[in-house]
Order: sequence, then structure tokens, then C-alpha cells
Amino acid sequence: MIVHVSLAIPISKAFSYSVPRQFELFIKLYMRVTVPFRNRVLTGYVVGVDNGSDDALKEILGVVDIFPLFNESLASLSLWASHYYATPLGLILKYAVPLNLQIEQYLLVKSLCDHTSSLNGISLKKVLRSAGRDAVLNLYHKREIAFYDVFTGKPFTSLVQEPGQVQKHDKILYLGSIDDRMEHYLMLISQHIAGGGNVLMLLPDYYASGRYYYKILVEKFKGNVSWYGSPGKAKARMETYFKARSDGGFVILGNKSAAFLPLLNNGLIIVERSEGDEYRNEEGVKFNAWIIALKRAEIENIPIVFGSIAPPLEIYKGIGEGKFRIIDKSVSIKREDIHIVMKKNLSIPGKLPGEFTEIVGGAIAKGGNVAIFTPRKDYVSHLFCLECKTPFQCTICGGPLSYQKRSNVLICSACDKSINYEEKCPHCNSELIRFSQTGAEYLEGKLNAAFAQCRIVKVTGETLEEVVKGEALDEPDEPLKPLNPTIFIGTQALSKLYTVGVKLLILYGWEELLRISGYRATEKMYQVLMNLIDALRPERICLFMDEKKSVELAPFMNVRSFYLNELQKRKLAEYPPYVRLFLIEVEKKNREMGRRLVKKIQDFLEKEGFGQYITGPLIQKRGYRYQYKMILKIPENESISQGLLALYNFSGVRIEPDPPII
DNA sequence: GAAATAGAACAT
DNA sequence: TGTTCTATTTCA
Repeated sequence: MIVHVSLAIPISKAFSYSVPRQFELFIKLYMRVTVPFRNRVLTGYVVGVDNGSDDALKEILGVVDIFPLFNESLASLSLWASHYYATPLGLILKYAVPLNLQIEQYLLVKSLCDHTSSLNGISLKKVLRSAGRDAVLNLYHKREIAFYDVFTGKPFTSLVQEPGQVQKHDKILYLGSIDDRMEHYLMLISQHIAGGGNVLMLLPDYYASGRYYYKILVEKFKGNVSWYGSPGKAKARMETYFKARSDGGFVILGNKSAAFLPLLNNGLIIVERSEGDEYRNEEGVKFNAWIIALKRAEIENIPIVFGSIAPPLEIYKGIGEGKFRIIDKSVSIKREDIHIVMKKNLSIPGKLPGEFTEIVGGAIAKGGNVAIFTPRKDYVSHLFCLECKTPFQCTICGGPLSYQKRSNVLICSACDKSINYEEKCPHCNSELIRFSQTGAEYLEGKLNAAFAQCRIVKVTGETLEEVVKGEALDEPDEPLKPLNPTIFIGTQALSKLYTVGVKLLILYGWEELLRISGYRATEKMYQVLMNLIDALRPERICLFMDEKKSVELAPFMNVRSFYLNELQKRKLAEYPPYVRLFLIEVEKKNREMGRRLVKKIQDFLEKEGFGQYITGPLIQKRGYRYQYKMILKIPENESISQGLLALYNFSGVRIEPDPPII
């Protein structure tokens, strides 16, 4: 017997091994096996089984799983993701099963005959340790033992597709406010769990959205709600895993990895605010959880519901093409309800505009909370030397540096590297440094000085956990006391504060998103504005815009026309969702070497029929290295299949699927 | 991803 | 011609 094994390394092909006779009976597709690779031992997934033998192949060293952890649908989902994201299958499979999976610890042995009775009720982990893996596999194969998990008490068997109730696969966009969405979700969940199904609900983040929804769901569904993938809670995670796998009637909440969680049949998937960037997994395997969830619903033939007040453009495109159904409960804001103040040099440090302190002060005097959105999180995001005119750049990657006053460091926005701020230009040593593009930290300082009597809370992606857990929201269910008005200052993270409620919402430099957010800028602006209003429920809205950068507000005031217009623009410009973008990067110390590899890649892509879609390469010097960047713009109907995966045959090539900014 | 190996650069 | 450091290839 020969098996083809996918390993978690950046190589797109599977490696073949022969199977010693004693393992042959145990081998099934998608089981994990240990194999020799070079001079180490790796765990990989069996992705193919052949009869016959080949003496030239090395032998597998052992069989890890008693059952395959994947069923057909999860396997096809992984295979699809591997192609779609041009990522080797082994890396996807490794991600798709729970991290640090310790199934054996939570499985107990059930004796099925007399001479195994001493093992009855003992954990599989212990039995494996005392009897050895091969002996246990043998007993199981002879049907002398079986397994059940400690949480549900139900037998742990292969994931089989139960015919059961066949559901209608349906893709729905629920366009409406947070209260309407919640009501709709509760109705759907009740229906589904009453029918014995499980519901998977994806939420944009753990600390704020997760907390908010968890609380409401637990109130209604009690112990049948759990988080999958909560940080540091291995046991809870496994409990959710087993419940979802072998039982019905549960609501499983998660963010990214939950999109791959094995779920019993008769499922329903809900994705809340899918436009949130938090669904993008950037570490290791790059993917977007809602895209995976959508494909999964298709493969498993289960309904999926996207709820939002400002959904991603892709979904609105799906409505136009008849792939999505829409439930439209949208509420539009009126232009005349938004007060606009134009100012010069809004993002350059200096005195806050008089109207600004006046308006904030007015709201506070009436005893209401105020939320102030600003697009950047640090003190300032753009430093440059007034003498030699050089902007401050990261020494490692060449990315722009921003300044954090509190810790007096410069942070690279591209690679997160931080260095101490020396108060002089690294180029010419001049001390004439210009700060511009102020952010949340800067405004926080200014507000502290102007409104000493108020509590001022900074809300960014980094502080969100602290804010939600901390004293600012110690009674998340009750709005903050009017006697103690609070000013929340922050980035889009503000739109996660579902419970505070504000009298006044100010967007300070919202139009800057146009320059920050690449080709998605207008879409992003709409989503930021709508989600802030959705979560914070302001009585009044006020925009402070820079005179020179100001934008027309009218196009944002009607959902339908906004999306149709934006889709039209993207189509003309040949941007997503009408094309898919892949960023291909090559980095070499030697300029000529880089050029040669780029040429090889271009020739290969040409041969594969992608030649016409290449832009670039753009050459950038990064420290001592040369970086070559190419953009592949592939029309949506074009299949990429194996084409891009084969780029892993050239080493030193990095592929980034769907880069947000190019 | 990382070890083996081929290649370049430098010294003897 | 040996030594050391770096870039490239290959793994079953």
C-alpha cells in the first residue's frame, strides 16, 4: 500500500510513502500519519491511497488517528481553500483541525468484550500510554473496544454525512440595524435548534462583539451556547468541538478557525458584520472566514445568513446576480441630520478647532456620552525631517513609521517593529522634525486637557479588550450614568461598543480613509460610518472634515444607490469583486538574482496562460535587500486551480491572496 | 520549513 | 587548494 501525504510545509505537492503491512488495515483517507522527512519526523495527512508497492519509497512510521478527523465535505472545503488561496493543502489541513487538538484526553474507552473489560471507562490517553498505539488500533479494528467523549457521552465515530433532513441551501443577506438583526438571529436559532440542528455563528471579534452576543444568547438558550476558539481555554474549546461533532441543539460562536469546525448535519451558519477586517486571518494561512463559511454552506448544502447594516460589496454583487436573497430592513440616515464643519489642516498638530470643543462641551453639559472617531490610532502617523525632507521609515521593511507618545516609540505600520524615538532625523541628525496626521492618542491628550472633569477612554483595536473588561463598561448592560459623561475617542473599534449609547458622534477626519484604505476606500468609509451609527445609536452626528480633502456626503445616504454605484466603479476599474488580486513577492540580497527569479515566475505564468494579468514587477530597496512585487489581476471567472500553487516549486516566492491595499 | 548542497569569496 | 559564509535546492 502506498499513501500520499500532505505535510504542513510550503510545498504544494504531496509526498508518497509505503505502508508497512501491520498498518494497512488502519489507514483511511485524511488520517494523520507520522512520516520520515529528511532527518526528522513530521505529521501529515493522508490525501491519497494506492494499492501496490514501491521499494524506493520510505515507510510511514505510525498512524496517529483512530478516525479521520475530516469528513468528505470538510476535506473538499480544505481542498477548495487550498486552491482559492493558493496555499498548500497541508498548511490548510493543519489549520482546519483545532490547534493543540487533544482528543485522546477527552475520549474514554468502552469495552465491547470480556477481555477488554479492564479498560472500560479509562481515558484513551492513558490506554495509549500503557498499551501502545498499535495495540489500541488493533483492538478497535477487531471491534473489541469503542470510544465515547466525556462531554456528551456519545460514541466517537467517523464523521459521516447523515442523510437526515435535507435542507435548502440558501444565501441570505439580512440588511438591518443591530436590534433587528439580533431579533432575526434569535428567531432563526430557535427554529434550528428545535429541529435538532446546530448553529454556527461567526462574530467579528471575541472581546466586544463576542461578549455582547454571548450574553444575549445565553439568556435565551442557557447552557447550549459556547465559544469556539476562545483564547487560552483548551478544555472549553474541546467541549465545543465534541458537542458540535456529536450532538445537536447548540449555538457555537467563533471568529476565524470556527469556520472549519466539524458541525453535525442540519446546520445553519450566521455571519454577523462580515465586512469586519477581523475575519481576515493574517497569521500563517491567509484566508477570510466568511468566504470559507460561504463555500462551506454551499458544500454542506445548509443555509447561511449574513447580517449587517453595511455588508461587503461582494455580497451586494451576489444579490444583483441572484445568488443571494435580501431581507431589506435598512434604515437610511438623512443628509440634513448630519452637521458638517470644514476646517483647515485638521490632521496637523495644533489647537483643536473652537467649534470642536464647543460641540463636545455642549453634549457633555447635557449629560450625554460622546464618541469621537478618528482614522488613525497613534499620536501622529507621519513624521518627516524639515531639513532634508526625508520621511521617517522603518529600517527593516521601509514601511511608514508612526509615533506613540505614551511609550515614546516609533512603530512600523507594516511590520510592527518598534524603536525608541530619538527626537532627531536618522538621516541628517536635524532636530527639526515635523509631525502631521494626528491620531487617537493625540486627540486623547488634547481632550484630557480641555475636559479634565470627564472620563476619557481611548478605544482602538489594541485597547478594546481592556475597555470592554475594564471599568469603562463595568455594567455593560446599563448605559453609563448621565452624571458621569464619558468621551470615547478611537478608531473603528468604537463600532464594537454596542452598549454605551451616545448623545453625540463626531467623525474627525473620516474623509482621510479615502487615502488610507486603497481601492476599498469608499466602501470602507460607508461601512465605518454606518457601523458607528449602528452600534453607538447617536442622537446627533457631526463631521469635522479637512477643507482640502472634503468629500460629498450625498452618495453615502442611500444604501442601494451607494452599492450599485460602487460596484459599477469597481467593474470599470477592474478591481475586486470583479477580479481577484494576488500579490507575488520575491526578496533577494542580489538585484540580479531577484530579476532572474522574477523572470522565471513570469515565464511560468505566461506558460500557464496568466501572462496578460501580470502588472509589475515593482522593485523596492529594503535595507540591504531588493524586493520585487508583482500583481496578478485575474478575472473572476478564470479558474486559478493548480496554476498558482505550482509557484511553490520556486522557493523564495511569497503569494498574498486578496491584498487589502495595493 | 530546514537541512544538504552547490556556489562565491576570501585566504593561504 | 582549503575555509567559510551565503544562496539554492530538495525532501518521498
